[in-house]
Amino acid sequence: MPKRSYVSSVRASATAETRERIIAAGARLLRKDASIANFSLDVVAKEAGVTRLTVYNQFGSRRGLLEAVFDDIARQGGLFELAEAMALPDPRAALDRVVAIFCTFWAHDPAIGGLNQAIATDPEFGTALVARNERRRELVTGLVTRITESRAAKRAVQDAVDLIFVLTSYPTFAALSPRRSTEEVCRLLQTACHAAVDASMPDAPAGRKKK
Amino acid sequence: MPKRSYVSSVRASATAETRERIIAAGARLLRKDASIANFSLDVVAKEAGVTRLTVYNQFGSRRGLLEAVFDDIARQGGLFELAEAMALPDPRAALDRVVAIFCTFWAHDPAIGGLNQAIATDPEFGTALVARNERRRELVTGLVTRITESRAAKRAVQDAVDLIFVLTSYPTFAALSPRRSTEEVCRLLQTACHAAVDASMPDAPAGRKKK
DNA sequence: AATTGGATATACAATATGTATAATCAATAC
DNA sequence: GTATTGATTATACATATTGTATATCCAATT
Repeated sequence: MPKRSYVSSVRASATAETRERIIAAGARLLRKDASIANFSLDVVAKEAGVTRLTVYNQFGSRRGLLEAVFDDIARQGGLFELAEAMALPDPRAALDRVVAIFCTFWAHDPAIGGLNQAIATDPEFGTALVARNERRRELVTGLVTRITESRAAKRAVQDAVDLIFVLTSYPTFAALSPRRSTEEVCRLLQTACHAAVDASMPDAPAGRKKK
Repeated sequence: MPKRSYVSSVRASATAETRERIIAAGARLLRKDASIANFSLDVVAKEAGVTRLTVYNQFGSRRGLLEAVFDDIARQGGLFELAEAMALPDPRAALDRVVAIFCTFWAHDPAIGGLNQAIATDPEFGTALVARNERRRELVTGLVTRITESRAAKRAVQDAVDLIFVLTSYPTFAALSPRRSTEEVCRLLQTACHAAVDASMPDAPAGRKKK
């Protein structure tokens, strides 16, 4: 416990800048070969122009750095638009919008691919990502419930929700992404999500025409 | 170069048994927590009752062991049934059959989950798995082509193929698997694949009723 | 001028993959 | 029976990585 302590000013901004430089270096490294294989704190530190010890000083551990990188990427990914999408009166239009938002999100920074792989080496980081994905599932559950109202069985709703959850996941986007623009992937997934919803309703499954 | 060499008999079967014991130990370890995180050659060797050096003797490297484990699991996974499924005269029935075969395959050994994660730490092992997955894509391409004949645009066929490829992948199965029996996942995916095919055909998209 | 706090330098521990060399020991050949 | 072969083991070493500990440097602040 220090006798006299002092705060902010030049000191705080300097450390904040260091922190951002490390996060940027980590993201750059993940973007480089889209793999977590060569992601070591040593390389990240050199890339950021600091010592490995500084990385531990700022993030505590490898996992801490990965989470910081993810949060930084997520903050710029446009997910804040989800709120207004969910506020749309037409739940089907809202679903289309949500699909589009996530397509944009997965596409906006290639480093996301490397982060998704990190689940393998660090199970606890994996659970952190799973928790964030569960929010998406809640959104989808709400929308499907609104679309089907009470015309579908619980089990059918669950099926539709899980299918749409899979269709809007990163692995699915990554599988469809090569050889397609983000917009093309988006349209493809929107159509597939419509089919998933229609399949859960016993009546009039051919209700919607494209465009 | 040995002056006099000799082959087989007790020697060959003994080494073969050692090899199988190591593979079984590796699979058991992957099955244990369904993660590649704690998969080290040291632990595998102890589990198999041999030295770590023996593992290197038999498989050359960590990757070699992983590939051997995968091949061993694949050999018992029922994929040989794909041949007769593809020989079915009705391509839609064949597609249903292929979906069912892969559902059974992904479900038959939990160690597959750990192996899929290994892509992250070892990119070259990843390319080996990708190559094996591409065979599945070829099967699907053939079936969708037969189903749509020439009534669908190339692009629409490509969309259906890629969607079905995703729907029959391990990540999709793993996402739907908790809280569902293998048969339930299978039916769900078959329905989704039907929708993907129907969406690629401009005419009469409501041709099939379930059962 | 003294102190604070972030960054650095240096060292150490633990775990992992991979390589090298000699030794063990049962199975086989002469 | 004796020598040889080949898989396995024992031991050692090199390298990379995560994580911890301690003392030091230096600019910013009191």
